[in-house]
Amino acid sequence: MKVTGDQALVKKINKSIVLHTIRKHSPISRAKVSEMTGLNKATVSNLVAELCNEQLVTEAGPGISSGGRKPLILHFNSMAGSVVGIELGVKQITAVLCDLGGGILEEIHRPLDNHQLPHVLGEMKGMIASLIATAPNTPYGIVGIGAGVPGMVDENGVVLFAPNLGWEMVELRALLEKEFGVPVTVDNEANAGAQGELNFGVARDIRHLLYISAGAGIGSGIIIGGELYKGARGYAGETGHMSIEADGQPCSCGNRGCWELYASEKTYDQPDLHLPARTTPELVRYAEIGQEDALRHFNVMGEALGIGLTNVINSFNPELIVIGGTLSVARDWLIEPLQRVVAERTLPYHKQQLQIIFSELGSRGAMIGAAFAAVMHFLGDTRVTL
Amino acid sequence: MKVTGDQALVKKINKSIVLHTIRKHSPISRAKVSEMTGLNKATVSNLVAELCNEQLVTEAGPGISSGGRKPLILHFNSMAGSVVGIELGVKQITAVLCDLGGGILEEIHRPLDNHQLPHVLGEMKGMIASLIATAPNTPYGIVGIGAGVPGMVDENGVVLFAPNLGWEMVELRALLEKEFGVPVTVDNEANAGAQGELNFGVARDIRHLLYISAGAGIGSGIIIGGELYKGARGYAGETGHMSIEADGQPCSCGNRGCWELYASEKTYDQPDLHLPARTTPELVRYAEIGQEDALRHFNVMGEALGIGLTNVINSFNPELIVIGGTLSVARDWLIEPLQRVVAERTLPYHKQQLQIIFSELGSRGAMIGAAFAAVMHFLGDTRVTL
DNA sequence: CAGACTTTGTATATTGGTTAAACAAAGTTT
DNA sequence: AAACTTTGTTTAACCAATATACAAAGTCTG
Repeated sequence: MKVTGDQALVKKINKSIVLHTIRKHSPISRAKVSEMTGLNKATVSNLVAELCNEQLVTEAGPGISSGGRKPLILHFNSMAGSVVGIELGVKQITAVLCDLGGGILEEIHRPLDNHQLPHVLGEMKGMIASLIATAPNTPYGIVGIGAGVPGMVDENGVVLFAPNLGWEMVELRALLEKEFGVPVTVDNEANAGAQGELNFGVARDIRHLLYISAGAGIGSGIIIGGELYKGARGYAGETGHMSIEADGQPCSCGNRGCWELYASEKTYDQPDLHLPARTTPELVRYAEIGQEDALRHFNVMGEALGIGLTNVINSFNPELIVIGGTLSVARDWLIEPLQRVVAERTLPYHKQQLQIIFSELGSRGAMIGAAFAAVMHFLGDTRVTL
Repeated sequence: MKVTGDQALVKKINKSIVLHTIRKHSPISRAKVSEMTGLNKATVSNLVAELCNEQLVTEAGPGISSGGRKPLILHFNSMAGSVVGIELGVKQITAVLCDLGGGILEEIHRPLDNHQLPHVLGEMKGMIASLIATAPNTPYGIVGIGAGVPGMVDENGVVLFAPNLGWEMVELRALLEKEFGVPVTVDNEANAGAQGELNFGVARDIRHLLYISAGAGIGSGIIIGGELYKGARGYAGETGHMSIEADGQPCSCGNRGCWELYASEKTYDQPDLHLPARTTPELVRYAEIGQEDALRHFNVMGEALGIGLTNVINSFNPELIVIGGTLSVARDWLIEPLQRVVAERTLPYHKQQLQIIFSELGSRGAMIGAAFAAVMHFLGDTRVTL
């Protein structure tokens, strides 16, 4: 949105800068904040006073002197409120209660076998309610709910299309906001995962990140300039339906030879394929004991992942690629063929700085990212571009 | 860059808003600017006075009353200075002298057959110098030079890699700035084309645009949120080297089955292919008289373009795709197979709003976009995001 | 056609946030 | 013990936007 400048805006910008500086670097002194941001000491003092009043920042006594007066240590008050993050998967729902710093207070799982909207919604509401019930007593209470879903989501939190759930046009945000009366953010599961990795995972402070969520399908979350990119109608990143074989197998999406037919858990569905099991965790166990079919299949999938990744690298040119999702537990068997194919196929200049790593948050990244989106919505963020 | 807020920033923001509002909507009155921007009338008056002093805005007498005092009409002063835009192609160099409004004052072409750096640089310098010599007498004179090149460019204006020219690590910006003593912006030709279409072509005011430059290869310029997106090191958009055939022909880039092997002028190089000619303009002439080999080949290329486009649509989800470059003159024979394939293959939700059109600026888009980049560099742009 | 109303643009006093500079507080170094 | 450092606050000044009043120049209406 285009905004004009006035003093209120200036204050908003600076307050946002101070708050997020403290959030990212606490414990920190006012002097240090002033130095880092370039803001005058007096300005920082005033804004910190307001933030303390609002209980978003707390003062925690004197720190260690570095040759002069002792600094007064400031902390971001993670306990000013809490949020719920919930990830709707195809086979399960997972949810967390987080503080404002992304710290997990409570985590619950529930298997899911029925994808009917009323049932799923009932489960979600039940889980959220039980997490809210366990929430600690905080100044702001529950300040928001963030959800990650395996499908396309528009800017109003409507799930446009979730093929793996059989959903279309589900107004998830409205439904949850009505139920709980707090702001709800709904996002694609891969987008949420990207946010999770960016803020709490292996991708901290990366400017251009590509997060690949490989599981029942393949989705991707795109971070550009430190911010989540969503396409024209809010659902970019359906890279799983990028064709890597122009005349390949037909896909349910209408295209042919889609990446996720070769590099996701959908490969397990091929009936003529020799496999000792049809789920990733089981196949991992077989691979661990050296079962040949499992090893061979992971090798094939790793190569297929690499082929699709190359395409994304050549058009997106990210600094870092993080691979998450349920398939990421097979890291040890996928990474070698994957990196080999990428190294063979990418443009020489891309190889120099690109890193490909697997997620540490695993499948929890999306849930944490969803929670974080809710936190950021609460805290706000105002910035200037030149 | 992260910037703190103070009154100077406020003024900069508002002045930028006023200037660009006048630039885009002139002729316009102060009152109208105030209404459009939300800025106070007095604020607008003050800032306009400064812009008039700086000769960036001119007052052009009274306009037509709408029931009260006549407005004083303001114009953006396109003639406050001029810029040179130059596009380095594989077979030719084209350059323009533009005013600050993107109006073409002078345009020159020169064929190119020798890609040796000293020769190319000499040609470019000669063309720029001759355009500068014809520049009208303006308050600011030549305020910048913008160049579009067929290769990867980093943020310092270094041409990292231009396979079709055989260039590597050419410090084009530094070389030109040293010669002419004005700011130089260097950009990938597809990025420049995207800027051209966004500001002066068929894509005005589109937020998420994908510009495909199809010619000797395929490049793409990506506009996200109204701004040019460049990857981690400034050279995203090499979509031509996206594989659409995992085990296809090997490409000079190291990958296999690259899109541009099937959908660019590179297809003409296949020796076993029956074609009446090996350049796009000639083939177009054959197609016009119904020559079958030409028609068939354009059909095949159109389909191949559609296959690659589908991939980009599924991962980028743009609002609009503009196809430019030298291949765009074959529009009439490419568009049907292209749109057919895209319609067959894209996800249902993508079809709803996506438009695919061919450029009107044709191959001049890149040159105009390069000139525009130089203009924007001169005028500056400060904005706030919430 | 005269008075009322509209629209455009400017002048004036007020507001409010940042800032530099002085200052106070609390430490370390020599 | 005196000098220096570092941290944080107080004070006065500054300056851009703003609301308000006002001036200028038109149209509309009975």
